Amino acid sequence: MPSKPLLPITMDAVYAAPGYLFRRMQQIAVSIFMEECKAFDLTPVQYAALIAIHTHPGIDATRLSAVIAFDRSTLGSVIERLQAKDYIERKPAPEDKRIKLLYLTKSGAAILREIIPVVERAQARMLEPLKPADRKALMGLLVQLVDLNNEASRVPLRAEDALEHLGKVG
Amino acid sequence: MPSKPLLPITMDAVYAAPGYLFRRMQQIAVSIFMEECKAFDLTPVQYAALIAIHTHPGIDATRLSAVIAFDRSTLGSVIERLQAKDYIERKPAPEDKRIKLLYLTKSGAAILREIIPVVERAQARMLEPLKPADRKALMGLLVQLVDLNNEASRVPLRAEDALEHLGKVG
DNA sequence: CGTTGATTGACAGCATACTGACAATCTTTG
DNA sequence: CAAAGATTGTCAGTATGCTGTCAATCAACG
Repeated sequence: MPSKPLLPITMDAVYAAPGYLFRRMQQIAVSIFMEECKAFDLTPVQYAALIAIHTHPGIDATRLSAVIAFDRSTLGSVIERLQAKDYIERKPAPEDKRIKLLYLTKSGAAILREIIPVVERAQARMLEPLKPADRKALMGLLVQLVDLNNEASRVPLRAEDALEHLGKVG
Repeated sequence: MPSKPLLPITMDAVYAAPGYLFRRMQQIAVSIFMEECKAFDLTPVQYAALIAIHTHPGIDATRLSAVIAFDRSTLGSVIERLQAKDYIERKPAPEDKRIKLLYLTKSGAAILREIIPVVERAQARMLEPLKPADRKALMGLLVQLVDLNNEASRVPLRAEDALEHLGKVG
């Protein structure tokens, strides 16, 4: 007969825990992204930052962090790397000496044009093992959950902030 | 009239992309875990490692990495930190001088006993915004997707490996 | 038995993530 | 206008996560 366990926990409980599954899925997603994009020397985070700078030219680092919900400290080094690769450039803001405005370079726009279809393929691959209806269901639930948990994260998404550099709209 | 966009991409496309949602959800999950467990000085990864060492006493680092699907290199420092906190101890394997066997200390078992219910609460909080039926649906789909994508990750889960230190069963 | 190949733990290096702190700068207020 | 408060970018410190390499050791094979 099996002895009474000292602690009421099994690995199966870990494998079924939301936190564990989210971590695992994130690792898988990054792995697939990097594999598809290995010709490009761009990480998922750098890709998201490039897109956001493209759709919001002249945005500053703090607002960028709110728009893609990435940590402000981390974003500093991400920006540095993108600048080192000549995909973006930073210009001082004339009316505020603290701020540096971010712009896509020609090189950055070119790499984006090339990589976008590749990323689409990577995104599709992540969900490929599921039936189409299940893919939709999963994405729907995830969008809901991420949105409803927005304030629980250290860096909540603030998509509206993206427009502030074009003139106050609040 | 709006001009034709240079690149066919919007932030909304990013916000709806699987990879972005998985990253976001992972960040939220870690944030909730750390908030609930702030009295304990244990990270999600360290928690998972402790559980695995508890359920597989005498496991070695390489097998541990397969059992929780964490990177072998990263796990080295995780183990070091757990050892520094006196939650685990390492003993050389008599029959293989390369291997160091991992065991929970009394201290480690005690902290686990205390933190398990707190972690359960954290896990529940992650899904709380969803209706109960939706929570089940999401977890079901995620379990499927993670399992079907197992080989796509750099460190696939190999739960069976956990038993090898007790004698070959393959 | 000796060479080859595989395994283990360790390390270096890069890239997120987060915490907390800081100087420079801007805004608000008295 | 001057003082107080908020914002911006940056940095130090800690903790994953991955790639690649390495020496020590073990296993397999001739």
